[in-house]
Amino acid sequence: MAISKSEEFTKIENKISDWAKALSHPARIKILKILAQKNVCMCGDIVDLMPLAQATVSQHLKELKRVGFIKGEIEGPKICYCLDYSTVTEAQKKLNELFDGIIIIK
Amino acid sequence: MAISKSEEFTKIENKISDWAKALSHPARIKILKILAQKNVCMCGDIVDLMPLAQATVSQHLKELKRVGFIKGEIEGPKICYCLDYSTVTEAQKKLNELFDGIIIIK
DNA sequence: ATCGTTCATCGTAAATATACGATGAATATT
DNA sequence: AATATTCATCGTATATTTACGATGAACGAT
Repeated sequence: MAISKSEEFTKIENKISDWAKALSHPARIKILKILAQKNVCMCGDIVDLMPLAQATVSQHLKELKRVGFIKGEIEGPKICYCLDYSTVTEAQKKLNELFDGIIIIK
Repeated sequence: MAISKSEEFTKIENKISDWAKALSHPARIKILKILAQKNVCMCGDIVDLMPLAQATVSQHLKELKRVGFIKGEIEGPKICYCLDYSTVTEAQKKLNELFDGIIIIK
């Protein structure tokens, strides 16, 4: 947000911070858990489980899609959202590498 | 940011998203790496390694301190910043629990 | 006491995030 | 073709983030 000097940082620093940004709202954490644990994938079903309006949930889904945590498959007038495990796994791995680099050394 | 309905979500959802928010800027990722890997702790030294003005770095340090990732110990006119390993470790653990819950199930 | 160093905070400008109602686009059904 | 359903996007209001220069507070040294 706002005049960010992202060119001044490394690719991995930008990538990790971008993933973290996608996780930086409790609604998006909750959406990821819903998609993983409930047998649910449609936007409307997610809205029913969330304390937010449909438009707001849609915005959060867009942000999760932007970083690749979820994919949306069109099924007629519906869209079935599902987790993209490869991206989620990659994010976990890189975040752990960051944490390990921070914690182990010294 | 902005009219966030944080009461509507669980404590852990808010906590994880708060940690993620602290990691959601490449400058803060870089600061954490600097504190871990370089023999550096003073704000001025960090500023010298960053492509940002002193005031901006100070703001990022404040955000990292807010969530407990770093502590600041006063040494005369200087302040020695250091990582708070217990908080960083806790964040890593909870983030991994989130990821594992998302990835393993299903 | 004065001066220099170090860092936080103030003030400000511009961009982004959050939230919602309203509307629009796409498709399935009748 | 008309209708209903589903979801995205528009428009809008407000809050937060990011960035910087300027200033202030705190301390050590002279």
